[in-house]
Amino acid sequence: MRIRQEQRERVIAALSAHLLATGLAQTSLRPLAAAAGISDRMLLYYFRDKADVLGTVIGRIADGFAEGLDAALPAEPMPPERLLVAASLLVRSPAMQPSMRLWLDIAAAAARQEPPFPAIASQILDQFMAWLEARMDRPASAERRQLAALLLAVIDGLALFDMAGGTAQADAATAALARLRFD
Amino acid sequence: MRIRQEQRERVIAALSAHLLATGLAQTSLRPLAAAAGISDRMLLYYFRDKADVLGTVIGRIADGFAEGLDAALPAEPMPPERLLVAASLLVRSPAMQPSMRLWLDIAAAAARQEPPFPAIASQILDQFMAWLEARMDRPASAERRQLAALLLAVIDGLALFDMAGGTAQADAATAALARLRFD
DNA sequence: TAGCATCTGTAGCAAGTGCTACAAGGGGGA
DNA sequence: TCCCCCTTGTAGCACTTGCTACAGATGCTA
Repeated sequence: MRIRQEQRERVIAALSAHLLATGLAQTSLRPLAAAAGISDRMLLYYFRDKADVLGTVIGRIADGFAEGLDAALPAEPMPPERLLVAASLLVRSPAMQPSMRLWLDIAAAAARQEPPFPAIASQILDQFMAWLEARMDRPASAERRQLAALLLAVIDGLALFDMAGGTAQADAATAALARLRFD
Repeated sequence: MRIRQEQRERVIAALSAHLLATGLAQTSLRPLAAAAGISDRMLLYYFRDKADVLGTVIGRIADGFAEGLDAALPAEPMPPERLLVAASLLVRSPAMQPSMRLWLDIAAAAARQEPPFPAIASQILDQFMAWLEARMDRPASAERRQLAALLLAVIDGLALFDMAGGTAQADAATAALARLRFD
């Protein structure tokens, strides 16, 4: 039983890196197993089925993503205008590209109700919202939640541009952020 | 030669409806052919290959989408704040949900460089940008382009929320739009 | 050392994938 | 009437998909 758990952990780590690098496109069992350095037979020994593999690995990635966000920007309250600029810069940075691309894939999979993605998607949305709210110089309130949601919409829109080949649009939108005010 | 063209048109119409209803998830040839009421053999008689099928059909959908947008909101110049509210309302309306869901799928497919989606995605982005710019009470300029890009980012972010199960976030963000100013 | 549970490789299944070879129907022109 | 070519169905190929049966290896316990 111990070997099994250790191998499982190793596989999760290897597959996290692999999914971040390649996205959710080619996730058949055999390539996944190859990326983890084992046979597909063993992959289904460590995990119940394919959904279990993806759910576990992506859940782990989401946790790491949240930690990465926390570490990247100090949890100091700031006005929403500044927070939006800082978050956009962060999210569009090359280091974050793989995560955001995976997030887009997950959102698309959630949209088509494909288990286990709807649950994962709303978990990620909640984490992101909490991260934004914790950095806004407003008291906890419906108003703050609404502002956080709007900021997140902008951020996700920018990410979508970058992913879908609209780098020019993403740059343009980023430039327009300077003109933005909340009152 | 005439029958072939007529059938091709009929198939395009049928598949447009089918893709809008079901998204890009299950697009193997046999289900597509069944949705069009023909055999997979004939589908590949009317079209060169699978990419040709999807490219043609989605191109047609994109044209219809652009026309739908034009018809839904008169081309009158208005301040960006008002345009954003109007466009969000429009894009989140039930009638537009299938189109926006398909757009998310296309963006995700473009992100993984899967032909023919990158080309289609940037075509749709351009159409959307032009639609926004034409309705903004600013002279054609870099500033107007940047504002349009920002508006589009918000709109796409809202759509992503709705698709990914974040209806609550989408509602919250929509509420926050009232607080938004550009200067 | 024997017995047993845990682990892992080989091989394969049934279903589905994109695509194609082949031949037969059918309608128009000579 | 014959021929030709556009159109269509049948059948199938080679491959990938998720998953499993089976048997053998391995190591821990008694």
